[in-house]
Amino acid sequence: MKPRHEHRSEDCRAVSDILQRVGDKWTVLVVGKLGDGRLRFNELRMAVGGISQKMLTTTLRGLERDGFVTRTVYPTIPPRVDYELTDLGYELLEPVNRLGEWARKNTGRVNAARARFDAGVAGMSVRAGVGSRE
Amino acid sequence: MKPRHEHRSEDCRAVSDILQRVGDKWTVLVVGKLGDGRLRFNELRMAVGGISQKMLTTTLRGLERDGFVTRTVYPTIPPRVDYELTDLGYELLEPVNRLGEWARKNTGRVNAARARFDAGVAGMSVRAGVGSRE
DNA sequence: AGCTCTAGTATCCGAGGGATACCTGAGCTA
DNA sequence: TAGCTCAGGTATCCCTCGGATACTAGAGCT
Repeated sequence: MKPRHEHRSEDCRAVSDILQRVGDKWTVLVVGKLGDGRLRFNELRMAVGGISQKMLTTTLRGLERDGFVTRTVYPTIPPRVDYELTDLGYELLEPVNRLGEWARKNTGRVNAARARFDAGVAGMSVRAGVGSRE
Repeated sequence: MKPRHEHRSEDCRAVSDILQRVGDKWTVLVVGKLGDGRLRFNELRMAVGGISQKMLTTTLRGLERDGFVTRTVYPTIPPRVDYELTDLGYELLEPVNRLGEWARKNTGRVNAARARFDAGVAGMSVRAGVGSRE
């Protein structure tokens, strides 16, 4: 049962670091949308849906900083800015999509577990009597 | 402009949902540690390092709720509580570890991109002249 | 003159993350 | 017998960060 792979702390930190970048509320959505091709700021905003300008800007700046997207400014009036995934961005998209597949397959199980837990199973796995937590 | 893979919004939401669960500051670290086998509360606390009791409790409750870990209480004095990944937890571990491998391989590239960005390359990718933002 | 269009920045507010202090209850210690 | 320790929490406070709203620039159109 036990997947034998190294678990040095630094690795976990790296993973955690990346996942904090990737795992916030909007990044995945944004990267996902950009996975279909370059988009302008407001196109992206519409595509993602429900994201505020500020958060989209913040998210995109972060992704740009980390080398996941390129930002191309056309200094026209009104301005036009295109965002597109870099190679690094596309490479990231792959493991992320894998996690995505997992998520799609297992949301049911997770939701079931949640329902079970919320129904009051919490703390039932006590070893020797004293079944209640209060 | 057509998606190479399906990108229905609901899917992205599901992915985002899971990633918000998995992608917060501590969850990956905790799941990663538990991937090596069951641990007691404070063992886990030490193993992860830098996490407060409250956050570890919160994180573990969330994971328990979603069916990723089991919580086993031995009502001794002082109390003893073991945490262990469920099957679902181990299954989650796999795509997460894949992302982890990606992270390990590419932190260098990400850091390089960050350094480049922080050195002031931001906004350099303007298309037609007007190279500075200022 | 003033409205529009785009991609932002500036500002404010409430929620949530994190540190700290406190609790239980048996056993060891002084 | 007073009090410290252990383990796993909960209760509390504070401060950061996410998110909504309002404002900006600058050319063109009416």
